[in-house]
Amino acid sequence: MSLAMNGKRQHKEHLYILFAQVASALANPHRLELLDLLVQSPRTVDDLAQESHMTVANTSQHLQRLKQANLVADARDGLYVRYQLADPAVARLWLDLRSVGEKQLAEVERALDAYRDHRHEFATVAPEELPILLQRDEITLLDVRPRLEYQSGHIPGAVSIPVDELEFHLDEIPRDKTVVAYCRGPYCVYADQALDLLSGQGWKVARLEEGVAEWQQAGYDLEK
Amino acid sequence: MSLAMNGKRQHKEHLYILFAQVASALANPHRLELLDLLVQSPRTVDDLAQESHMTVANTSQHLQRLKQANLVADARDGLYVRYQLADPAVARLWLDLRSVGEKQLAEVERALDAYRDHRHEFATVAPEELPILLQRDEITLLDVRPRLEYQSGHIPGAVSIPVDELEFHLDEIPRDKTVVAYCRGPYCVYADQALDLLSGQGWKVARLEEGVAEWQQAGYDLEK
DNA sequence: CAAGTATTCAATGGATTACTTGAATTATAG
DNA sequence: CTATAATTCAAGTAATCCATTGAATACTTG
Repeated sequence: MSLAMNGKRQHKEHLYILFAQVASALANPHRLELLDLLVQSPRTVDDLAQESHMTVANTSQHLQRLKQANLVADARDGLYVRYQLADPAVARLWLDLRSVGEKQLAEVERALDAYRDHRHEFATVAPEELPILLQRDEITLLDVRPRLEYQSGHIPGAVSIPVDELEFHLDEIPRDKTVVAYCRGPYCVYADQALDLLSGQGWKVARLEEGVAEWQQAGYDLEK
Repeated sequence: MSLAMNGKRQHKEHLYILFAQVASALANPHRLELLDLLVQSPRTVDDLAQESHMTVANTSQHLQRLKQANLVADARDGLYVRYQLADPAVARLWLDLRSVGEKQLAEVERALDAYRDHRHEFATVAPEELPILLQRDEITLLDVRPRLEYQSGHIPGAVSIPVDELEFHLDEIPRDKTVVAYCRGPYCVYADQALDLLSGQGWKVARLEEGVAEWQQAGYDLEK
């Protein structure tokens, strides 16, 4: 009996070790940034290296580490290797980690406030209000992420104008409706930049609370 | 503009660093075991040390580490200090980590199979079947965890008989109904031990899939 | 207040692991 | 065969982490 229990105990310990390895793959800021990008859409190593300001070699090695923990998967696409989340559960895990961190670290709260200063200038719209507003045709819903991310999945009814092209496409935006902008998530500044520009030009503007990943996680569908 | 962006970028990096710290608090098998125990019920340092087979000093230090990441909280209770999860979101995080690990590491699957050998001897009951079976009075639902954990929250309708007292309380169990046993979760062996004993004595038995934490996470209530 | 118990602290030693970079290598498309 | 993308390798530095120990602190009970 005690032998059997020891056997069980060893298996149990083995499992904890494996789960700890997954956690330790998450325990690096660069890798979390990579994951955060991959939640938005699959990307090549080169893309990821640029967006995260790392060398390609370094990016590649961090990706290997994530792959080893089965958090991401890779697929060759011509000259490029395209990385993506290995499973939707990974997105959930990342959102949970973030929400635990946000909720509980007072330190984060302060950092977040500093980071969000800008945001509080704008009114916000809750996800559950969106369908109603769209149906009544009272707003223009604007996805200001890079077009690649829009294509890989966006909120139904949204129009894609990446933030850096926005100033050249102002004439496409109805002047009589409020513009509701969104981007990746709570730490994404694209929407704030866009709303800055638009409100300076006289539009009524608001920001969608949260972003695409949270929208999806809340059980709403994305459009492709 | 580029200055502003740098500022933003720094804040963003700071956040990733903080989240990585939470992850690294999770990146140790002993701490995960402690968390797993705390998901069941609050416990004293001494309890935790015994159950995880560590020295008290070592246990205490791991708990400090978890506390620093705001994953657990402590409260003095007479002579003892009682630790508990800092927030229900922590339970969710742990379950997600586990499910990502299980789903994705082939290695875990194998370890799990070895660990579960025993279990496959018994029929299982899915959580959603439970209410019906209980209402029809077709089963006896048995919580075989230590009484402390039962008291801190159990599935409605369950009877508490800790596994090590079971042999002395056989006469309390109706012989004409199937016994459905459950314990902490998928890695807990108490239920298997109990069913071993009972089926040897002629009872019809089955095991509840999963355990208390998963039950609660699935949105069902616990009784106190 | 004194004794006893529970918990934490501080310091050690040692091992281990982690991260980054630049150069060499592999893989693919044209 | 050449150019580009990605991975691997080697190397070095840094950093972290962990278990143990013995002592100190905090608390409760009598």
